[in-house]
Amino acid sequence: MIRILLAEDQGMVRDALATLLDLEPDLEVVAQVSAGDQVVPVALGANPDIALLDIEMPGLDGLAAAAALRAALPACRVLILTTFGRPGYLRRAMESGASGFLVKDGPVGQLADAIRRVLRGERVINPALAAAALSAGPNPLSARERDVLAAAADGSTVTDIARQLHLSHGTIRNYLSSAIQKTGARNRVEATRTAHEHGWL
Amino acid sequence: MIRILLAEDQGMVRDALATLLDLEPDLEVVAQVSAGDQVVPVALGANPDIALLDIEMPGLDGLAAAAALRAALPACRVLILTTFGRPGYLRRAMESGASGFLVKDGPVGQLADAIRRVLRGERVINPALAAAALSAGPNPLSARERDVLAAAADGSTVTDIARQLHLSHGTIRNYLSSAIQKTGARNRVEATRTAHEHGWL
DNA sequence: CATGACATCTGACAGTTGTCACACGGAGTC
DNA sequence: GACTCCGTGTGACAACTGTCAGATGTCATG
Repeated sequence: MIRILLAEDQGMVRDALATLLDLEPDLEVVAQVSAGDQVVPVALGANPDIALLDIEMPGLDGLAAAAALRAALPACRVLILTTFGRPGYLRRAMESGASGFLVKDGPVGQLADAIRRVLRGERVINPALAAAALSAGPNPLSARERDVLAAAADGSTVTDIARQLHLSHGTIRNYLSSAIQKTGARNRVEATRTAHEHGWL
Repeated sequence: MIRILLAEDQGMVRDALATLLDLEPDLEVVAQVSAGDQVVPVALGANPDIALLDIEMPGLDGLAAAAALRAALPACRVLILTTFGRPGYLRRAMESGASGFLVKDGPVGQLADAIRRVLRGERVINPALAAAALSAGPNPLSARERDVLAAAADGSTVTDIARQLHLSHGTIRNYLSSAIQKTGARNRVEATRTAHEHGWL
């Protein structure tokens, strides 16, 4: 019996996936959580063989939760399940120690299949996505540029961001400027968009 | 037998919901689509009793698809199914002739229940959401302000938007300015955010 | 130890954005 | 008919933004 922890914030989707996985004779959903920061505490109690983690979750995102889970429970495999097949997501997932990366696109059977393959020790990755992630190259943004761009995403002004990160006004403008150029954008809004699309944030 | 059309862009979610609904003895998913603009053509062939429409879909969004479906097939009820319980969405859903509005939050049983109730002629709406929609008041943005704000959302400059909408530079700035003030924001990015959060776009 | 990448800062310049006052015509309302 | 709201436009001003050249310091790598 494969013991599964399922982390997904949309209740109806979580419920539906759990029900269908439970219908499989060799699979058993032993825990369900709706936020990233519940993953580790619940996993410590339920001791699953594999954790299915959505990336877009409140609290901690699925990638950060994956890293925390690998540290806390190394025996538990991680399968990332996401709406968006962004190359940067895949890269970060692998760096966080995930064993598989599945886009919520195909049929449900694909999911059960991926779980079994991961438990046999295989790595499950969409080949097209892997190629895209490799050909896209690494994240061009420096750590600070990411911070600043992320802080700018909600419409904050330069002065807001400067206060928030304890940096000078001019420094923020410089980071934004270089982030804009590295993303090939014309302004911070476009830069934020393309960075998100590539999974660089 | 209740005949259902299911429109949802995430393949795995669509597949899971369809499978679970088909397990109910009185429900039957007769058609599945993954984009808003397929709803009407497929419905004309499948002749469903009710259409379950996700809002966030490529092509035509679920709300626009609902209006089109009501016009093309008045006998078919519409149940809107969405991730986001935004007051403006609910308002627009009702204006588009939907019979119900369900947030993808509760268990799957809620969905089957809602379908049966809609088919009995009831209107299914989350009471808390309905209260929020009523107390929030109507959309404060004029049609043109919405157009301009939507065009600005992707990082377009004033000049871009002016070309795109065939308006003068100054007019765009005026609309943006009033949209910013009506939303209580400090710039177009914040304005876009709050407008989205309220479902005004 | 020289080189380069990164983090941090300043000051200056040009361009964009947000605001305001004002104008005109059309549609709807009291 | 006066009033108001909407759509459209202009011109001006202040604030914000994006770019550039330069400066300093740290750290890793060859």
